[in-house]
Amino acid sequence: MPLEGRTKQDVLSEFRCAEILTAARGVFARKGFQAATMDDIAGAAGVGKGTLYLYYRSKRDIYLASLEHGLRALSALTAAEVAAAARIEDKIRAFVLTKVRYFDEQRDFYRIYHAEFGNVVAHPSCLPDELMALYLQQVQQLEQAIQQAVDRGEIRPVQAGTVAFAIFEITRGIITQRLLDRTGSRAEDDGAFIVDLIWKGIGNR
Amino acid sequence: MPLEGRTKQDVLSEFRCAEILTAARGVFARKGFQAATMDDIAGAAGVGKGTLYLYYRSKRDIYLASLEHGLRALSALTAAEVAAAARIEDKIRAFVLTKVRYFDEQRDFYRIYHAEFGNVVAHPSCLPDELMALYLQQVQQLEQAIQQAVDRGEIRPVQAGTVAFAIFEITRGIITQRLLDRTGSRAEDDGAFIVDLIWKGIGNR
DNA sequence: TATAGTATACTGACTGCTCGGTCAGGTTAC
DNA sequence: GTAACCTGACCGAGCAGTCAGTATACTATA
Repeated sequence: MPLEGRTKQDVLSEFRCAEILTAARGVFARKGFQAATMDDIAGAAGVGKGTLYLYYRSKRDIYLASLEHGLRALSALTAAEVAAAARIEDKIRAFVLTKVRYFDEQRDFYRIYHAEFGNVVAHPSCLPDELMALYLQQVQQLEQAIQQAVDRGEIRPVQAGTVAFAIFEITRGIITQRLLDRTGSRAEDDGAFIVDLIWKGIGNR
Repeated sequence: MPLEGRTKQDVLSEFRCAEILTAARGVFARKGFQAATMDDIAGAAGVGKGTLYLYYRSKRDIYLASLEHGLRALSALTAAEVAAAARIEDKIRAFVLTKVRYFDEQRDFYRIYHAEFGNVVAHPSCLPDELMALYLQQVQQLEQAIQQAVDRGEIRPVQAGTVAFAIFEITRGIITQRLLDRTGSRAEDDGAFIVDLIWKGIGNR
């Protein structure tokens, strides 16, 4: 049956794609985009170098695919958690904790994510607009929530953008510290610290 | 007179070194370490490629030299300003404002600094211990000052390390935003925002 | 002051190597 | 038998670093 045969191939193909992507993520995390070679990735994936080009057009393609994969998952997760929280304080807590927890699980991805977006300023690295938008969306959602809270008088009249940015940055700092740290504090504690700090800074009382 | 001749050469040599370093800083800032080529640097400095190797041993050498140059200046300036402030609130303000102002002036350096140290986690880039220590020293000094303030009861009993790190990170965030931003807010205002936020979070009242 | 001699500074064509991407040919599954 | 899948030797571009040769500055001597 042609349809069934087609599907079988598709499944196999998707499996290979994912296999390569996982291997690539590890290599990119360890070495960075430049230093990672296609031979490295092929070796890690357990396939020949030529095979990579059956599934992806270029090294950059694989890199972007692994970046996008993680970013979409993170973005969707964060958006859902934030939306589910009612009060602004809980939204902030959800934002911070979701991110801290996600990166706790996805350390390879964090290294790629951080290397790429930590450097947006440094050398604006011609990312597809779509990815860049996905990245910026994270702060924007938070900003909107904060602005809303200001409008409703739930918190002091702060610059929503700046506060959102500050939360975003401290969160990254905490995650970075967790990756470096061997003591292994709990994600909840680190998250609580930020929320506490920010809340004292912007809360109404 | 041999001594006079020697000195003359030294001066000339130092001048060339500085000339190359300035050119290299611009190129590294624009393209990043990997993408910058020795031909680029030679072109920017207005000398032949071979000349670069009369003053520096390798591309990496030039890169490290430009990094160290800026980092030493920043570190010395910050340490002096923080030491000059008496109360912890003023120390924090000095820390933040000195950095914001410094990077406002040294945007090329910021791009190199940020690309390198923003990624310490990403791929621990075999920097000389000396440079790494100089970088970490910045947070440590602040941490000590905060710990002291806690011990004296000037502020709430917070985790000095975590707070220092948070201040460090938000400061970087603000600087990043300033570089991206076209509206040109005043360094003082951006600095005041952070200090205000942090102070509400850790202050005694 | 002119000239020859020498040391120092500089240059850019060249070399060797790395690595992204290709493709002719092999392998596997049915 | 054949179609889909896979491979890795190979190609060519790009670039760090070299070095034989040139230019410049300085010194010694007449």
